[in-house]
Amino acid sequence: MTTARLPTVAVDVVIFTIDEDELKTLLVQVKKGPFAGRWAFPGGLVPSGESLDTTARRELREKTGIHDVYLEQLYTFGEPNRDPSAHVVSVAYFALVSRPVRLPADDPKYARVEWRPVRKLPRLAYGHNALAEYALTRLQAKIGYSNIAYSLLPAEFSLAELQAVYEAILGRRLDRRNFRKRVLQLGLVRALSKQRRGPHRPAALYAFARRTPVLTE
Amino acid sequence: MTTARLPTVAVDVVIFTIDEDELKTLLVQVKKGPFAGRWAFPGGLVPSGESLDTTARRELREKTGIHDVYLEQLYTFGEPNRDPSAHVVSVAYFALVSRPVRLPADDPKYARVEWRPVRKLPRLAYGHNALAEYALTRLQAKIGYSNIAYSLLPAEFSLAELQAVYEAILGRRLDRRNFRKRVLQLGLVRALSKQRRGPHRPAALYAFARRTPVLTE
DNA sequence: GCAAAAGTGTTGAGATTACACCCATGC
DNA sequence: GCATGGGTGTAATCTCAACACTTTTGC
Repeated sequence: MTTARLPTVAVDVVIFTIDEDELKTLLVQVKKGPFAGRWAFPGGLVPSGESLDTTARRELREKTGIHDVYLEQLYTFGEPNRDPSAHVVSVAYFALVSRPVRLPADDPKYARVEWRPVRKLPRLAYGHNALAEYALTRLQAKIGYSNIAYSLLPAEFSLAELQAVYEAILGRRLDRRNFRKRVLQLGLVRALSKQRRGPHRPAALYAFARRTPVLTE
Repeated sequence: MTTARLPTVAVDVVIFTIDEDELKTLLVQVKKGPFAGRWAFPGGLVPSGESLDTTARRELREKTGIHDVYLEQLYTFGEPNRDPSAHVVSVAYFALVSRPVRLPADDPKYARVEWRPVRKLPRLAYGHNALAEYALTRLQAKIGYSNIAYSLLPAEFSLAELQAVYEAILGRRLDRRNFRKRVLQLGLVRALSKQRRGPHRPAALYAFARRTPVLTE
């Protein structure tokens, strides 16, 4: 690790999913360098000629195997001391994946890879705790005026499941009647003429009206 | 200009001011390279060891001589083809200055420097038109839920002057009574016991309650 | 006294919140 | 038949937008 004449550019991705009604993020355990043993969000250097979004998607594919996810740029952190070994300018992204995918058994780059509740993170490497806060705040705001929750759910779902996603993200309970009124009135979802059968009264199934990002107000 | 093995990092700053009730931005005319003769927003490379905010403030000081401004990071553009001569990752900022400062007669780096209405920009170098749109959208949203307009006004001002700033940014007229009610009720400004005398009825003067960034809701 | 900008409240519509009971199913 | 989650409407409150006349000054 030598100090370059100019900063290098990296992309770091906060990957969210909902697992057991809890909002979790994917952490990797750093193998080498001054932060060896500490956890962080996955990331990697941006090679010349590759766009930032492409690097982020590649990182995501390598870590989770998933390609079709929601991805949004968050903020760029450029303080020179976050990584003591070099000045790395880190472009942060957040991503939403619909389920906690099976993780590759051994990644050559990281000691371990785990899904961890975003509200109980340890002290992270590279000042990534600030990044986690930033990502959560943005996500909480954005589900309020967009349809991006579609990327956290399968094609068909009950309104109770949709509400559980919102509650996991916001960290508080919502009123069921107001919630249903809202998402239907906004045209966020459309009813399928299907039901899910379970141990209790069957739930009507719904699908998102659009599975591409749309702002709703 | 050689193609580096890794992208370099630059900061570009959209500097806004209000001049003659119009929202303007500072443009520089590029002297060299493939975009010679075209206009762009001022910017510069980030040296190793300097934070992005510091680079942005330095750029601002060099171009306008002003230090005490509002500065906020906007977005990072990383498409490799924006500058055909090298892959430059550009971290965009926007800044607000209270008046169109006198510009240095000759900058070694730029052919000319001018304040231009943000809604009548020419085709800019480095894909900067997208940046202008992005900055304006953010600014319009942000004056709605923060006090950052303080940085576009002197210490004392009339409510009509404050309203003119909001109208210049939003590009539409506002209702005077609703506007006054709003800013007073939010505690955004406080009345001074002073008046400005002019050709007509004197206007009561106000000051911002706080001259540091605060979100109002 | 007249031209020009400053100052001032009320009303209606729409949006948001709070809240409680019946329904359909599996066991 | 009972336990469990699914499904539904209304009333009160708050927020936001629309709107017109009087006041104060310089000339």
